[in-house]
Amino acid sequence: MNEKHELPKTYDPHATEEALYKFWEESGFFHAEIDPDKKPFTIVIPPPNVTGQLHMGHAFDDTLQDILIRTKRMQGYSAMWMPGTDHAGIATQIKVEEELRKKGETRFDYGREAFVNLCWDWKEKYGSRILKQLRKLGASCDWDRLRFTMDDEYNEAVREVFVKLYNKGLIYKGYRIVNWCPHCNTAISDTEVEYEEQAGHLWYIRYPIENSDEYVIIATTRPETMMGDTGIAVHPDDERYKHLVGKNAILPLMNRPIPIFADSYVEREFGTGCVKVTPCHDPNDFEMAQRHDLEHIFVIDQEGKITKEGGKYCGMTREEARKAVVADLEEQGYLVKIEDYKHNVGTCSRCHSNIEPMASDQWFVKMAPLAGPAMDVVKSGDISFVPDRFSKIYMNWMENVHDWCISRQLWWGHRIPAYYCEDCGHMMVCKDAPHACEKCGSTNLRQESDVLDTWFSSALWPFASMGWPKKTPELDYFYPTDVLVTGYDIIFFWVSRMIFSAMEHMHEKPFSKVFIHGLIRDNLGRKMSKSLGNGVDPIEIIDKYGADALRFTIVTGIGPGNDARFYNERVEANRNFANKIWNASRFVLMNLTVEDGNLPSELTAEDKWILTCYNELIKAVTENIDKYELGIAADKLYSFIWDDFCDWFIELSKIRLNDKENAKASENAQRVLIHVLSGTMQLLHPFMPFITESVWQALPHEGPSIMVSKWPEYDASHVYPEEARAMEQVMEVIRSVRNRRAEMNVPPSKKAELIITADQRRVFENAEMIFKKLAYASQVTFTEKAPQDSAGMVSVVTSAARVYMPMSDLVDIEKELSRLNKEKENILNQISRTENKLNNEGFVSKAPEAVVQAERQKLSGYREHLTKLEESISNLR
RNA sequence: GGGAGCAUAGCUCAGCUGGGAGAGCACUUGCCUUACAAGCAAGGGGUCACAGGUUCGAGCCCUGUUGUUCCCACCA
Repeated sequence: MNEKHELPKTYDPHATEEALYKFWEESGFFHAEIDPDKKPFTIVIPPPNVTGQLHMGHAFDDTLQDILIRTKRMQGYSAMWMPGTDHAGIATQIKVEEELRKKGETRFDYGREAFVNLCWDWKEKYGSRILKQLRKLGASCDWDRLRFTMDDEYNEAVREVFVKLYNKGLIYKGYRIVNWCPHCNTAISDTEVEYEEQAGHLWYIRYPIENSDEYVIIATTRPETMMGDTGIAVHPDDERYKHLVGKNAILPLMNRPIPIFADSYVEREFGTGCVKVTPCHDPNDFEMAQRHDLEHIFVIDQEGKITKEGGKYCGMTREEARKAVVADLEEQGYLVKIEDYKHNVGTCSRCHSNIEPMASDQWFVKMAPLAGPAMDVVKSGDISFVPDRFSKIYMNWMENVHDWCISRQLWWGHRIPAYYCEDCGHMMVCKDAPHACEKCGSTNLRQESDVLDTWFSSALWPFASMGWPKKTPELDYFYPTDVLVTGYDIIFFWVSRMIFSAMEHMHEKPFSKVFIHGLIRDNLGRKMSKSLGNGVDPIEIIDKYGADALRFTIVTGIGPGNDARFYNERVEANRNFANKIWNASRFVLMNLTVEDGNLPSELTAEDKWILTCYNELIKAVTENIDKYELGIAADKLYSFIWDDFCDWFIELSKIRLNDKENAKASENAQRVLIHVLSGTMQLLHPFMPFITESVWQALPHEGPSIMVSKWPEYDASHVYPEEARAMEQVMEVIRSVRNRRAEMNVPPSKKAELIITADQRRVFENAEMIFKKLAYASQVTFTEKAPQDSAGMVSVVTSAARVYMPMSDLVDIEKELSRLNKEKENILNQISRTENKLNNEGFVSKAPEAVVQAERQKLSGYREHLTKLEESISNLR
């Protein structure tokens, strides 16, 4: 601590951040114990993909969580932030498969078991990368409790839930149209489909009527599916086609008869009012096929290629087949016309291939019975969203929710615990693999090959991560969790599923608050994405500016739930803020002779002023954080530290610190400096954990670390409204003097005498030294009345005082007069505005007393100001 | 087709339960005033999209309009 006087002039985050984190972690400060004497406060992290890297979205999300958890920890809660990673089925499997592809191999070269082992290897190799990155950010996770969604215990929870839901009839296996991704080669759920508008065509195709010269024309966007057509639908009331219902049409190219039937699903106005029906490759057609018992013909396979049912087109991709079919239709005279047509096409949220709707056997969660309780718990306010508008979005989705397709044709993930008897075909669903078929006794069993949707397991995260289905002390103490923090894009994927899962299995909400934030975009407002290459790597930002600067940037200047653009300039500004703090503390340390920051009994006007501001800050910041207004809290800290503490209080304190005659005064000033700076560092700590710890450690302190220090409390005994107001008046005079000098381009080095006339003379007399230091006064004189010869003086008028500066060489009386008159005009305007208000009976009778009172005070202030101005003007003449 | 958000200084955005608009960057002027030039001091710049309404009082609440972004939705 002896070398503190040689602290570098600029703050260098790299010199400290890593060591501080290590110190925290090794000291066990991140770990939350089950402590009956404390109240728990719990957050579970949205588990990042195990093979992922930290991106801005994580940095945003996790910074918010860390701010909340650090605050609560300091407020005396047993604050537990559960960390973990998600196995991320498709994402991880794709990465491992990509590795194999580089070697010219596929997962089939390895077989299921060996491939899954490769995934585990991958997880071991890269799984800790993102956790290290979280540490760089300063995340105070309880690492002792790290979980993974494919831990043994977690797997058990997943199987438990599956079997339970199956036995209740809430999970079923069914033959349905699902969203099939031909690239990822698996079914995906509705939430994983992203619709995008694509420019396509409407092809009008002539379908001849069997044994007739008649024909119908259908319009389709997907001619390549027509080989799978097994019917034509018209509206039952459509007079144009009524006579054709019951007859057959001949499917062009395939020369196969298909029935024409009536179904009210058909919109008469669209296209020709005739719809070709392809049951296997369109959800609506599938429904109609059910109703009318149509044949199912698969013409597109799992990789998006035409099957042998597609005749000569067999083996072509969807795109190739479309061209070929259209060409043939045209050649054979079936193509009537082509129209340009824009429509929404579903794409895979992971790989952005066009989704192929496909009928297949899949597993589903029946949603209707689960949605009810999940809506009730939000409707009742038991769970609330911040900001509130997201609860509408949630409710809207939940009201219209469809059954959830949970089976995935992957190898990496939780394998569905269903077992088929190879001999009798019987299916058993049970937590542990059965030895024999319960029906025929055969031991020739085969487990379902599909795995579960990743979100099926992460839906259990709040309780499965705490050991459920076992009754653990953790569940007992930390569950339900307090707040879930995530982006609005994850509400459907995860938040909604956690809510209904918890209601079903725990009979209790998973969390009380859902704190929703927006997305971080690039500086042009675009979403950060790999394909655009516009992503900003938070680790690079941390390396360049420090984690504190990044965190502060992320949390300020962002409206609740709104997206935000990321600018390096903003990080730079906050890096400068860190530097400001660094230098302020350097200043305090340079002058340090006392050993503690206990407030002295003797306080000066400026002490009382800063203590008043400081206590109001404590109150405001605490309340803002409580209400999740983190950006507002951060703004207040910023302006208190920079504007109040640095620009004013430190400058003011120099008077006493430099007073060689009065050691006591210097010590008192130091104590106030330490007290306020140290407490401010505590308030700022959740936002900027590293630099606040550095500063706090360097100052006199008690306890091992700021992060486990006690959160400052509002101290009414150190709030001095009167004295604070008096100080503001002094400051107003100083600002006005500086203003006048600046207008006249007087450099600070040129001192001038100040002659001050004020009603509250004592306030200003006490501030003599302050005027000398901050208003560049060579000498300060107090008078009852304006000086006789003030004509050649520069005058400055505030509501509380008149100040004269004898700087006759600089004064142009005419200019001075016109300036004062302009000021007078301003004041007169203010006065009449305020008077009007106060003369308005409605205002006086209906506005709150405090507001009226404030207005009255304003008016008397203006009037005093006016009197002084008028005196100055008459003195000039 | 349904729903939501946004429109405030040159740029990017704050503005909590209605009580005469703020920040960062940019700009102008003057300062190396021994904590900090990543700084200090002073300053310029806004019909808070538009039109109504409620209210003593509206950037904030209500209605409508325009522009814009996003989400949801099975018209081939």
